[in-house]
Amino acid sequence: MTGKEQLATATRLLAYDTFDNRCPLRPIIDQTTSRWATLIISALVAGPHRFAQLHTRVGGISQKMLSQNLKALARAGLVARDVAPTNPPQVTYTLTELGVSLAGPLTDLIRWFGEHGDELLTAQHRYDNQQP
Amino acid sequence: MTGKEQLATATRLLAYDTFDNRCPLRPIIDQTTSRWATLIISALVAGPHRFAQLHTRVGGISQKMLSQNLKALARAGLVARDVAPTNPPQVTYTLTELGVSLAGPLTDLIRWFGEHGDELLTAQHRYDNQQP
DNA sequence: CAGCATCCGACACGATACTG
DNA sequence: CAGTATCGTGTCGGATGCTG
Repeated sequence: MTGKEQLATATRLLAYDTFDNRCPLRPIIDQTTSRWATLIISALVAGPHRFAQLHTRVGGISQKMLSQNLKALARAGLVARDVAPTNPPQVTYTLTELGVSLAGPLTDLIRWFGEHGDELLTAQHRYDNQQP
Repeated sequence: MTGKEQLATATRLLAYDTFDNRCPLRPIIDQTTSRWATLIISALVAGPHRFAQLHTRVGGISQKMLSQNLKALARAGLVARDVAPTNPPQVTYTLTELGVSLAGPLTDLIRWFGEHGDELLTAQHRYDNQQP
């Protein structure tokens, strides 16, 4: 075992410290919890989607952001991109097993926002009126 | 009951549709699940913190971002800002009841990333080597 | 249909300096 | 100690137009 490998093993045993700014997971977390990625993953929980389906389902997203986020999610191994060799080509996006396992905690979080939306909005309103 | 109020009630009964781009919760969700806010909330789960404590705890955050995020979290009613009238003044940040209830799903999500960090990183590595 | 390329404005963010 | 003010850069993200 080389010194490099030993270091890698030791680091892995320490698990990941998200509070450390050198944590390699941070870019992935940022991307995956970003505005659009959360919605895309939530949408895919219902089943496989085509590009256009996602575009209409996720309200307000641009093609650019959709394609960009799908690429990032595929890179992280959360979404599978399947191309059917038809004409015109049909591309289907599906959650991988890893993606499905992420969808659990993620939809729980989104559900929380739905359940406490009123409290959040009234709190904001109160705050804004309190400080003119 | 006016027509406006009826509409408001109906809308509320439908709950919030996060997929609708007019969903008023979106800005709050974006802010709260943002890079720094997630870490700040996670840090505050351990108990009240002073400004400087948070600054050292959340690695890599600048004073500006910390103050900005704390203000947004206070606005959403997730964090309480308490000032002790001493000299120099001591400011303490604490999760509100609402904040604590959010911390549950949120830390679950972060924990998921910690547990599946290896899979995410190897998936990225594979993806990058596959497409030169 | 499923995108990529390009331009461009708007913030997000960090670094630095300053205040009560 | 706990911020605010200012500046500069980088990236986010939308609009538009084009491809196979």
